[in-house]
Amino acid sequence: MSAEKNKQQLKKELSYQNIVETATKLFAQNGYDKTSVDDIMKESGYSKATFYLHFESKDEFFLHLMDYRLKQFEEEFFKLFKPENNLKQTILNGLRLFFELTERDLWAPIFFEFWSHAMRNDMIKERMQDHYSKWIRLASSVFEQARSTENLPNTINTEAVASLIIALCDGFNLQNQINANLKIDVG
Amino acid sequence: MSAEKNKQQLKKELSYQNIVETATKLFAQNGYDKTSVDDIMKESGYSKATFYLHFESKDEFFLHLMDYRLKQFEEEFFKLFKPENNLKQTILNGLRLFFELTERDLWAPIFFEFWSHAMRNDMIKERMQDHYSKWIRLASSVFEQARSTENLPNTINTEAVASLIIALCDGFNLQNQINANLKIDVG
Amino acid sequence: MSAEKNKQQLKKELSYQNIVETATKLFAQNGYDKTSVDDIMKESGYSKATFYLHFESKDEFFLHLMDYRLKQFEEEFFKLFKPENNLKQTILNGLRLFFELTERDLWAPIFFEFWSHAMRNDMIKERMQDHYSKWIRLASSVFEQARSTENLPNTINTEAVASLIIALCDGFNLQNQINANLKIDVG
Amino acid sequence: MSAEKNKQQLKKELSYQNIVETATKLFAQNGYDKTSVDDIMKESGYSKATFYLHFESKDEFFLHLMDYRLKQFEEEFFKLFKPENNLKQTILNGLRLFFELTERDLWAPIFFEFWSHAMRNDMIKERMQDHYSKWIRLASSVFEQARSTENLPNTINTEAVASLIIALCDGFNLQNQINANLKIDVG
DNA sequence: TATGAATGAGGCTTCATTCAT
DNA sequence: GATGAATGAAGCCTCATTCAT
Repeated sequence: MSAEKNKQQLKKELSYQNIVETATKLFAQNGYDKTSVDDIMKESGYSKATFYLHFESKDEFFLHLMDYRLKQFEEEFFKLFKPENNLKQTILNGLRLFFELTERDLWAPIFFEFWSHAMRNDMIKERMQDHYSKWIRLASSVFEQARSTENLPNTINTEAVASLIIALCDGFNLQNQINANLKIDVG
Repeated sequence: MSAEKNKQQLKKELSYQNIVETATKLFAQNGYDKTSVDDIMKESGYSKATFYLHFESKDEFFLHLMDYRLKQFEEEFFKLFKPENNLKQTILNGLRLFFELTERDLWAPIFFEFWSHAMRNDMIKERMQDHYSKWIRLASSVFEQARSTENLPNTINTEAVASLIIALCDGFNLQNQINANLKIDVG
Repeated sequence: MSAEKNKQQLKKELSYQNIVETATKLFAQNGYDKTSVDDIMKESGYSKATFYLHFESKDEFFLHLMDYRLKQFEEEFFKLFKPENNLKQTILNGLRLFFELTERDLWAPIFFEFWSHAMRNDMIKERMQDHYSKWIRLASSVFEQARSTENLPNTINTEAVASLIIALCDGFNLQNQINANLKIDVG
Repeated sequence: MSAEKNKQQLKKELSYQNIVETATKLFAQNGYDKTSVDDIMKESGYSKATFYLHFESKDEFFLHLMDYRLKQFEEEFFKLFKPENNLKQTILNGLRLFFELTERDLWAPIFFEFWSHAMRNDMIKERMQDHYSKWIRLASSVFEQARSTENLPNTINTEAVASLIIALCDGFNLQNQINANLKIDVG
């Protein structure tokens, strides 16, 4: 009985995973609007109706996907990120890790797809604000901790600096999209 | 006869202008895919068919619009940009001007709309590459000129620095879209 | 074993009852076409597939439901209907009872739903013809019996009169659906 | 120029008429829910999109159709209805005319389709209330005028009587739908 | 030049029904 | 007996585009 249930459950989870992965890929490649539910389901090998077994609508799905991907990215980062005693080293670690993760799969295009929607949809905007708050808080805390071990001037607004570093990363990724030759040499 | 022709031409240019302005606004507000030709033409006050008098297709129109806007932005910038003897001052001037122009109208969202398409369409990607080349060349040249007057180390890759400064600006604008409180204090 | 079977049978009858009651309510509220099998089963608390354990299809189910409801209505009526020696009193009794039953539950809307389908489906039309035949026969027989006790002219077509009285009731119920203030003062 | 405009206008009116006529027929035959926009447009010989040139949605169209048909019915009735000095004659005239119009086209089924929706949609309910108010007012006024010429008891509630006569007509039409042999011999 | 009418193709969503468990 | 997963078919609606005037 429990095994049976497990089997059905597994089957559903499988289709779920499949849909999410496929959609991520297609959204990254063609954008949200140019990717139809039909496209997603044909590529996943399930019927269109199966999509609506899992999600209420295409829009609701996008929100879901965002949460899923953003959280996944954060988790992977936090799992691997190792702060060091040396501030510079910590920053370099962080940047290196960030760009590594970014290059995996099609993270950058899907991420800018999130951005694009955040500008026009308040619910999505909130999600992005939360996401950025987390990064800024992290970077900020690194600087704060470094205040005691390194000679950081007290006047430095750590949040502003964190924000700018993140801006730099995003802007770099943006340019990277149209100029793949661009290479950053972290360290 | 020539006067007549002139009149017609003027009229056509007027409707052209009108369409482009309206479309820019709507694309900025709702994005390319969520803005229909119908929307644009209803808002401009012309009939839908008039659109196809001016442009071959919606896609071709987007290319037009991009060229038009990008060129306009560049022209406004170059018209007002005043390099100074002092490098720092020149940079600050440039940044201040850039952010001023950026805040006008709905430049940032329409600009990221261009980005979004550049990632997926080679023709548009080329336009964006050209655009960025120009900015990088400009910034780069500023640094080169400064080499003689300021003590810039010869090892500095001026193109890389230019690229990073631009990345910073774009990244900042990106964050600004979801966090309007963000304020940069140039200078 | 027999007890077990009985238990199962009872269970099945229970779910059957439940489905029919729920469906009646939903059909009355929203109409047949606007009520999905899903709606019915969610509201009854059973799974969608259970529906097909009991019925072959939604259409076949509607037939079931009609028979069930029509018979139930007739039974309730005939159980309570008491013909009297006095014709007028008998008629008033009948009308009063009819309107009482009609006001219960959501009889009127579900009944007109039957009508709606009877106009377009021959099988359902037959059911309705049978139903009406019964009523007309009943009313007719009342008049016939009254011929001896009251001074009914022999020329009266009792079936036609019966038919018209029933028409009056239906028409009244119809108006009642959109004008709840309408009140008949039987007697 | 005016002629040209007229031609276009005529063309549009033609397609409009065509759609409305076809839809009336199909709604009468198969009911609103079982008639798709596709069905209507295939039968009218226009493309599906043309439907949305004229109407905002299928629902809005139904409202429109109702208004159109109800008004048409009323107009035809009032055009032909001739009140007489003799009350009985006037009533017979009215009934005869009513049943004549009712038998034309597929008035009865489409009319009960309106009813069916009126029970579940407030906007449609209002339309039907208005419609009935008109008939009751008409019949009522006939009785009022008859008070002076005929010996109508002052205690008669003319509105109630009007309402019941109309109920009778509707109920008769209802039965007529499933029993075409039913014939009323007015007069 | 300008436009209103018309459309084919496609997008999102729902639903009655089947089937493996 | 009961159910969750899955689906083919169909429904409503939108949109970029064409064409006759």
